[in-house]
Amino acid sequence: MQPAPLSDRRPYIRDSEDARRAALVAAVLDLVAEGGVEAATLRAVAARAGVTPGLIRHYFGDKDGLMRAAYGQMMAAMVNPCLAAAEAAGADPVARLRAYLAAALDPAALDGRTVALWAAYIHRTRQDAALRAAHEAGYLAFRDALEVLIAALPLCPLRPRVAAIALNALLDGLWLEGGLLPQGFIPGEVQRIALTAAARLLDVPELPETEGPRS
Amino acid sequence: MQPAPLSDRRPYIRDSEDARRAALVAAVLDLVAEGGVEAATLRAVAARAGVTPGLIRHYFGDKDGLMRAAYGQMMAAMVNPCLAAAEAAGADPVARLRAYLAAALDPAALDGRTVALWAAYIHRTRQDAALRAAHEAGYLAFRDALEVLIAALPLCPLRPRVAAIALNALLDGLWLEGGLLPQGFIPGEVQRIALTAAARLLDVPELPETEGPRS
DNA sequence: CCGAGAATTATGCAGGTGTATAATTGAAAG
DNA sequence: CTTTCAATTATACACCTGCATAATTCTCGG
Repeated sequence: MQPAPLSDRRPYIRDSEDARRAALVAAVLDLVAEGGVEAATLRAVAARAGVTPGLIRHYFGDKDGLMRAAYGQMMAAMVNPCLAAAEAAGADPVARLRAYLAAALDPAALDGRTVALWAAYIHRTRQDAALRAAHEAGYLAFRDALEVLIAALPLCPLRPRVAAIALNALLDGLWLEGGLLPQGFIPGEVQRIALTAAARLLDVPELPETEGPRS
Repeated sequence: MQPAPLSDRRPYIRDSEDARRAALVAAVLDLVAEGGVEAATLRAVAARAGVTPGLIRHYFGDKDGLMRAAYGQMMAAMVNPCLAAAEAAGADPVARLRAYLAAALDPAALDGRTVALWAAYIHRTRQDAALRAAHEAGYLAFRDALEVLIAALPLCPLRPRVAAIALNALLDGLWLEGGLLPQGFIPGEVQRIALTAAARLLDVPELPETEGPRS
């Protein structure tokens, strides 16, 4: 009889496929945000998800599969809250637009990690057709929603498409700057600037008004 | 006497330090634009520069040294043309601002390679102190120049700092969208949108006017 | 023509990467 | 309590990475 090495193999508990996929995707996004794509090695991802690298192959086939899944989740996490905020703001077009803008520049979404995460994927977006499709879909969904909100305004000095492109660009830029130079702005300043600028762009002076007393 | 292997060593010609450094930096930027930071390995960079990897160590010490040098050159290439364009536009404040905006969104600077190159560095910018300093310097130089141009306008409905931040964000966003979704715009549309939006933001209706006949 | 020194190349190394495949184990079903 | 099969781990491999050091070769001054 062999000495029975008592199995120094790591013990484990089984989990549902969904939970494992979610844990692995979350690990990827964490690592990419912290250390760029180069930090998201299969071994590092597996370790952070509390798993061994073989599981990644089991669930995603290959590293590209994992990265694609992670990208999809990232885009959804960036776009959906804005759509939901507008929906929750009621029927008044101005209030809806205000909620959308505020959600897009929400301080929680405005940290450098998110920007870094997004930037880390840009290159892959340009080469991998599946990623590019996901990117354009999420992107245009955001811009089209903006265009709908703008078209609902009582009067609009610019063609809705032009206004949507410009306002979307403004949001992107502010999101970038706010995330990359957090100490360059006082809290809430980015949102305030967005509303002020949008008010001038669209000729809607009441846009920046909040319910609180004005300072 | 040994068989004298006739030296299968690669022949080479000496070159100036400046030329070698420039060639290596250019190789880095090319590779990063094409394949992200992960593509800029020492061996790949050396090969593209027509040199062997040892030279990189010789001139830059370390890979980080090389990456820093490349980043500095990239920032300069992005910011300087705009400053020069404004300078070349004469004394009229509106003309100067118009030239600055047009240069920032020049079709040549608006290709996806540049955007990818810039994005690829974002993560490093957040961790490497030297890179972050270079980033902030270039970035604020751009924005401060914009603020000066805006302050020189006859009237300004927004505080110059706010206007500069907003307009800078607009430029960043348009540059991004134009570079990333080139087929989403007709040629020149991005520049036109920038001028139109800036005109509304700053209340300078004559900004979009060009010297040609209006369509 | 020739020596000297720096510019350049070649080689080796320790470690990390993605992937494939085989071995094991957990837990549900009988 | 077994049996069974998928979920999970372990191991091996070929390749690539950045770095260090030693060996060459180009070029310039005498």
